Amino acid sequence: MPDEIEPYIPSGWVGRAETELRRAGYHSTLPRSTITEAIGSKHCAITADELSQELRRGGRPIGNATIYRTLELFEQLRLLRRLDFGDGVARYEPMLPEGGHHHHHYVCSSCGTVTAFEDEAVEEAIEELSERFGQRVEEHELILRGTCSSCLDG
Amino acid sequence: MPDEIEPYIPSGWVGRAETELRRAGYHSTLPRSTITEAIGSKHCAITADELSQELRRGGRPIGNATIYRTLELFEQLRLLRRLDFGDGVARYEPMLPEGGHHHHHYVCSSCGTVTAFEDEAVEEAIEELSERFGQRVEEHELILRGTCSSCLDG
DNA sequence: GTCGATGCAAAGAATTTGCAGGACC
DNA sequence: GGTCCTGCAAATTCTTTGCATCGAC
Repeated sequence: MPDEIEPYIPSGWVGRAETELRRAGYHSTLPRSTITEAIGSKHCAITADELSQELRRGGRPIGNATIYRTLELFEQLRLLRRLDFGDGVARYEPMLPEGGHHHHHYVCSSCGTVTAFEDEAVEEAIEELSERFGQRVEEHELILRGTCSSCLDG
Repeated sequence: MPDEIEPYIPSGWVGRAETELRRAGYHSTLPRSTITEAIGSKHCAITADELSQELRRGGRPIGNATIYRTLELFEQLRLLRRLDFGDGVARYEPMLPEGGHHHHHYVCSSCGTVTAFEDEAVEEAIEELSERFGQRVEEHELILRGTCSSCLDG
């Protein structure tokens, strides 16, 4: 059985985001730091709306436009990875530096719950394929779908 | 190098769709047949909008609501697979019966072009993972991303 | 002080839904 | 003929944009 992971806590990610932001010539502002912290404390891919609500609950609401703009900026800076599981909402999760551990997602077709996992064998196969591949491959994502255990039991 | 495929022409898919539709107790109507034919003659994943335009060009326009409803119905009947490459539009492609050949997609991060490919080694690795996996896995999708050759040259 | 960043509200795009009329079995 | 299906148009949902104001450097 593959390693079902309590997805990595990207220790250092928050700091790296701050640094990278400045290095790229952008301002380090309160909204951006707030968003960075909120994402850094999360364990799974988060949507713009979840982020917005969490910030509001935490007493530091941030305009939606800013949230979307920040998420997009961070994606461009390769600090966040954007994921789309086909339910019409974009999700974002911290991106680890080149060579860092990679994980993928299992999505329950019934309840929509997303679980992260990692698996060496598949990772190697994809890595190898990427080298054989005729065009330049920079990233890959794998999604497994099925009915999760709790939906089967329930 | 993996088999970059001129994605399968699902011969028989159109007929199967018709049959399956009836078997499941739905009416076989003109709009549904028209859509089925249009999809069956396509070689790659198609969006609702592309489908709509193609039908209009072909002189048999169909209301958007019907297109969306049909695509959703066909997905439920497992005649179509819905794909989402993260650009905010859903794509659909014919789904082959259980055990049929499987393919995946390479998406150019620059121009958005989608190429289909298949690869035995990766397929086996994923298949094997699915069995080891702690929860029931019914489907999987792999997306490779990178800058395609023409974007690199251009 | 300048220029980039924020937030509101309005615009946009993709998809869904309500409903009256039309098509299939 | 009854019921399912269609198509229009309006509604929803997620995301982007315009613009006046505010904050970081």
